[in-house]
Amino acid sequence: MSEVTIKSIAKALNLSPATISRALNDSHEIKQATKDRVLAYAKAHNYRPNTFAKNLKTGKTNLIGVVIPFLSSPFFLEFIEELYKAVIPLNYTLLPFQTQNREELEKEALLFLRQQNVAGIIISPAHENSNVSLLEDIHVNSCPVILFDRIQHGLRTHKIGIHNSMETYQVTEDLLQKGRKRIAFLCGKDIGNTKDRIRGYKNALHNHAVPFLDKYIIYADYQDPNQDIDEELKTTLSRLKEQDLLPDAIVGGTDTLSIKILGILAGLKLRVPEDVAVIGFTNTNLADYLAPALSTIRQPTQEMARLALELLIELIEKTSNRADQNFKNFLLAATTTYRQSTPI
Amino acid sequence: MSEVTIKSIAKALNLSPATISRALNDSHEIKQATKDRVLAYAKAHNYRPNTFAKNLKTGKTNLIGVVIPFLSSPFFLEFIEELYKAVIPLNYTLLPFQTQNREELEKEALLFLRQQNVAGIIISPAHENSNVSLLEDIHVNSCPVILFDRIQHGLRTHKIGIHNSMETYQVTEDLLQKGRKRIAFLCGKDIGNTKDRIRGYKNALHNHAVPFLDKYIIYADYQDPNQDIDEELKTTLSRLKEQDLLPDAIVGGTDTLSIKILGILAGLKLRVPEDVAVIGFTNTNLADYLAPALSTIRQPTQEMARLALELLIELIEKTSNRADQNFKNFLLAATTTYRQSTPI
DNA sequence: TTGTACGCGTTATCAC
DNA sequence: GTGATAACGCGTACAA
Repeated sequence: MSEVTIKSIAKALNLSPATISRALNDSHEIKQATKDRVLAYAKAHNYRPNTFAKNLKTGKTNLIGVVIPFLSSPFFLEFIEELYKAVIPLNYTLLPFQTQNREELEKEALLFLRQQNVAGIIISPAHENSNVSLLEDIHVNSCPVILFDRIQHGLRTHKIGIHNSMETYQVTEDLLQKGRKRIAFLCGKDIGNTKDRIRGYKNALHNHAVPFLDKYIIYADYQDPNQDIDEELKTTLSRLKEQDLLPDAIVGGTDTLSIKILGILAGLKLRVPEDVAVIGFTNTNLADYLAPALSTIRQPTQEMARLALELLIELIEKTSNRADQNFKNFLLAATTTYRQSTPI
Repeated sequence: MSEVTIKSIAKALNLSPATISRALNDSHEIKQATKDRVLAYAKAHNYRPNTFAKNLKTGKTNLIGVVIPFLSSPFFLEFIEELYKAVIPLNYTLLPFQTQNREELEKEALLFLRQQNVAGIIISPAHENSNVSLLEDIHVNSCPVILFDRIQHGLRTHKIGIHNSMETYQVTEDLLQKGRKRIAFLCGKDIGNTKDRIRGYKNALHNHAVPFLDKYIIYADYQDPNQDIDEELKTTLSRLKEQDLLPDAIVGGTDTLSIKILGILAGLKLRVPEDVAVIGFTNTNLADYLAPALSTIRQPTQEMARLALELLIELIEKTSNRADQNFKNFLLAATTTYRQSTPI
């Protein structure tokens, strides 16, 4: 890579490599004149420090690993974008990885990150108990790890998420108060967050004396590329209609599904919100451009990203033992916005 | 980072470090028995080679830098996702960076990537002549660079894109043949591709003897966060309407705008496609879920990503001089899909 | 088939 | 203030 090194500068300037190194690092024990000479030469000859040598010597990097399930989910994309912004002034560099919700891919990513000697890791794990011991090992022995979003996970560290059950409780209750009684919940396959979200939904029904129907929990495996979710959802809804059980409201439990459902309802000639009200978790900026404009529950990605980074850096700088420390759960508030897809 | 090193293994097994190194690298000059011993010990003690020492020694990495304007644009997101998939079996690792279309950020990213000693770089530059000399320097002296998407750029290397003018010519002609005469073109601020896209649009008008109107090139700076594009576009369209110049068709020149325009037209109570037909460049999977379903021109991201990677790796493995070599332009075919937003 | 010795570029610990 | 020198962990020419 670089041709001009500390050594070559030393030779050229008739100084020792040690002096060059110190000058370049602005050490106080080098006199200004020498510093100037060195810096000038370095700049003129386009000196670029060798990261590998430096890391080899110091054992430190300013890399931050980010491990998420998907980039294609609006929430994670937004989160990453916020991280990118927040990281610049702090002079850290991001190494983002996707797991596709697969523990194996997650493991590879984590091993790679450890090998890159990253300063810290921010992760939304593939599932509740994926790579727990590896993460534990990394967190205790290599570098601090922060959890976000999917915080139902065994690792003992700071966790940043939202109060899922509370959010779904709230929107379900709102729908009930608008007179909707047949509220369905649409969700992906058992991720930790889903459970909590369903719990809030059920509690709201319960507290309003509306019977819970198994059929109204609609699962769709939107990760399986072989599965045609659109068709599947269409069939499910058609069948419910035949049984005279068509929901009059749907709560979307995940980013992807929340967006899709509108198109699917349109395909079934169902009017939103007249026939079916729709609201869903999603962080898409497109909510306003959908027809009808989609009511959404948005996670505070910016806050989450900044907090994650802040906590991580605190742990990075603190050298104390991470095995036994007081870690906290941070549950931030989501923002529910009612648009045309729900009755106002 | 790692505690167990080649040295420590050597000591433990009463062998020399060199033997360990060779055994770990499966050298043919080490007998199987020794290899087995070493590998077994390494595995048992969870040996992890130090990337930095290795890189320092070999001067090589298997990192591939990817530099794009935005992650939040469906096209680039799709492209990156394809790269992620394609890169796994090849045992390379991606380092993605965003430039926000800003040359300065692009420069930082490039400098960082060079410092990381990446094996190669795939880039869609911030603009036509951004960092040309730096890229040239990197390409010639450090590692191969491949251009994609925004291929109107001075760097002499392989370039992968689509035939922009041809694609817009085609859709404009299609609209004309459906009887639309007042076709507007919606675009971001002067990126290379935009020029070509406008050219195709103009040529189609010309060949069909439809006069070109300056007013029908509608610019919107969707990158400027301070600007409310929605309001801006609304005003522009309203004004055209007042002048009795409301377009009867709009061609969207960029991902972001193509999606937004539907919501804006709805806000103006204009019917799509009856009043205004809409078609646009965009790689979003949501086209079908918009109302009406959006007609789109999709770039072949998968093909582009795979080709970019293939060409890059070819250059990486070929050690020949990259200053004077035969580089090619690859213009792949986009896929136009007509949906409800255009008359069929 | 294995060992010795050296160097990659940097920083840190001494000495002067 | 500055200079030797060693060391980080690894790969490899050369020797044995």
